[in-house]
Amino acid sequence: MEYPYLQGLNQAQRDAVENITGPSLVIAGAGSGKTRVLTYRIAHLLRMGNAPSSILALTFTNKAAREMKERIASVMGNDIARYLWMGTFHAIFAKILRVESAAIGYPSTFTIYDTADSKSLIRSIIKDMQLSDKDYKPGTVMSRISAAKNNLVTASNYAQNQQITEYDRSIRMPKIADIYKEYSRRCKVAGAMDFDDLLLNTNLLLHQHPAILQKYQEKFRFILVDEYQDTNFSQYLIVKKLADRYKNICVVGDDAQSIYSFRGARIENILNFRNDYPGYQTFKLEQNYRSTQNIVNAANSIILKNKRQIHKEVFSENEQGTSIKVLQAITDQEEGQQVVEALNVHRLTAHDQFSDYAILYRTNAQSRIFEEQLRRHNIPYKIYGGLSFYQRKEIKDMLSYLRLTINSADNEALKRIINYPARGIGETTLNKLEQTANAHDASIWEVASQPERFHTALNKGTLTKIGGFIELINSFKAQLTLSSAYELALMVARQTGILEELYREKTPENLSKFENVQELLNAIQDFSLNAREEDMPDKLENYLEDVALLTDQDTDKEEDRNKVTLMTVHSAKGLEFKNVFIVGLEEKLFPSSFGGVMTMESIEEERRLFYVALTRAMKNAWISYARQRYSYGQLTFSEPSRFIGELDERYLDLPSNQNMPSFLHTPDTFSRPFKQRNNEDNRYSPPQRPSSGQTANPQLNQRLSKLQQAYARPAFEADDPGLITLGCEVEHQRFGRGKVIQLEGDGANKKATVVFQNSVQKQLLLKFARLKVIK
DNA sequence: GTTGCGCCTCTTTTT
DNA sequence: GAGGCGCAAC
Repeated sequence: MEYPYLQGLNQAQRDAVENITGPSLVIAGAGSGKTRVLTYRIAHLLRMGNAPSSILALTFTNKAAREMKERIASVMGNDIARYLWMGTFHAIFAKILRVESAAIGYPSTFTIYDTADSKSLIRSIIKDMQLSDKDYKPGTVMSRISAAKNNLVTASNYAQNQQITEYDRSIRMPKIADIYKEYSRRCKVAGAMDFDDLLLNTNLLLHQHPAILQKYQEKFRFILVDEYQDTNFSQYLIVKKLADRYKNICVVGDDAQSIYSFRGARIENILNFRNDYPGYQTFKLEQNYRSTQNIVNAANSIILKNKRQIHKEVFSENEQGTSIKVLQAITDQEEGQQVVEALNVHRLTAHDQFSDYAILYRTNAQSRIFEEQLRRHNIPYKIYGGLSFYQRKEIKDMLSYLRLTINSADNEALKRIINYPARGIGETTLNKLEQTANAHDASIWEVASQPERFHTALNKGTLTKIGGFIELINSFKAQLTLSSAYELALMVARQTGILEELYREKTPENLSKFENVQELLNAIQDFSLNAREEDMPDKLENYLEDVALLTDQDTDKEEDRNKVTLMTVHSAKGLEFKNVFIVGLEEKLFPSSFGGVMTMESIEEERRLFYVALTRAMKNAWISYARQRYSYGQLTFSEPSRFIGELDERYLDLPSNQNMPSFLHTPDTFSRPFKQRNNEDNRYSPPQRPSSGQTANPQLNQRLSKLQQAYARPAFEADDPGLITLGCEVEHQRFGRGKVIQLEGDGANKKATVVFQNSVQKQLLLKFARLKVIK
């Protein structure tokens, strides 16, 4: 039978979509339609009568999961797509762990510690063990523990493992084993898991409880894994266990794009697939539909230098295209100028949109210079990476209140907020509480809420202050089942005084924090409204379930359209742009020499990274480098990257003065006075004095009034459920216009299925649906 | 207990 | 160059 979605696929893609049973290895070259294949394969599975809940599809980013889900929803309808188990490894297994938490001794409301929480916990353990954080750098300790977890080495195994402990001795950190043990203990007491625990504990769960393993083996008859080359050992083993019963496993990946070994990814997983799953089928997607022949050929010419890879011939039948333009600059500043000027000139002649351009760099620190230049040319840009929304202090503070309300054992959350906003509970008090807690294997909350039971030596005044804090949190807890996530979050923002604190002193910093808190509240409101519409639980507990796993890239905002994109090569993976600038092609920067020595493995990974960068481009690519660069705020000299030399010259457009005269190698400190760097723009606004009303700063006033408008924004007035009839056209606040194609249930449970113009299909609970009848 | 200043360390990438 | 941390003063 011929299905419409199979048309327009080439033979290899089609084979990969249609052969749904048994182990399949899909080697998908860059731009070869990988996502299409995955999407249609899932659609095909559904068409063959498989239940959506029997399909497990694992991705690396939330964004990839969401996009795929949306595409499946538009082929199969949302009421089917919503039951797919599709998400990141972390999100999916967090969900399963919440259901099965009792088996491994965790509450179902366990907290997920993000990197900052983990680091701060490790820091305090190092301190408590009376070790110096000069010898034991929290970051290093954390990555040792993380690496151990990703290789399924538990805290107790760690100390037993000679190879590991010997290595720790050699880097003069023999106590890491003890830190790891204490870290695990405290996480457990706090009812918290870090990112790696989500995978480690899933492994332990499946290993120690055969009945549970069997349950999920039976449930997930079809397993698909995207970006398989980036799985670490822990993820690999989960997949292997789950697939063991039916062996309907399809992994998709490209060994040439494996770029995450620093967080434990094992390229072997894809290279060894054939040994793990005998009788497997291979599908090679080799036609690149994204890029010009020139770009594909250039990319091929460089990846050829890598020894370890699966043979494939990526080709393009698109136009020949233009050569890759190489820009060379003397200074990093000049590199920024050249790139932005080239971008500007190209855009004016090609009439492309700003959003058709991306500037990709190796490290986030490189973004600054390009930002400056883009601002100077009035070119709109958006920048990814850096401090994410969820890592900002004000957001973490708000979330900590919410976390503590759900899981009061969450010590890291408590420590953040017990004295924010200031309520006179200082470090000394907190230390006493924490020490008592650790001595009794209790959480800080337990000690703080029953100080007499733990014989804390605190004076009366302090106890009153602590009591006030406990009461505040308890008042939130009392609302947990009564209020929605949004109502409760709003209550927290107001009653803790966070909003007031930020609003009182109208400095630009505070205003921006205020706006961020507001944005968080809006996001929680969105969550609550959507949940109610779709007849899902809208409580705080549900909101917090996966908020720790969200990143910035999960929010794409209206105002971010038509802007030049600035991001690291890593975060550009999976994206494509008409025109791409790859900057900072210098030895020690790209390839990066982090950690000193460049091993063959690390160079190959950097080369793959460069390959990823180049294959993001559809039409045009530029690469640039500078001979001098400020790093650490110090002038350093650099050689052009070996990767430029490795590219086949036929595909390059090299600058005419290829060999720079040697006099340019001397530092020219006069041409760029140091101070100039700071004074280049006058964005700085002086801090405002506290005042009750408007401030003297027009920019601030503008933002303030915008905020006030947002506050005054009337709620979308939804029509009475009775007015919504079969076939009528409706408008939804978020999804736009659509048509009611089905009605079911009655009274308070009446639901409408609506197909929206953007082909999203939703089933909405009319009682809460934000729908207006158009006709 | 709070605030502010100055010194210090870093800079790879992400769930 | 920038943020985090510790120390010293209020």
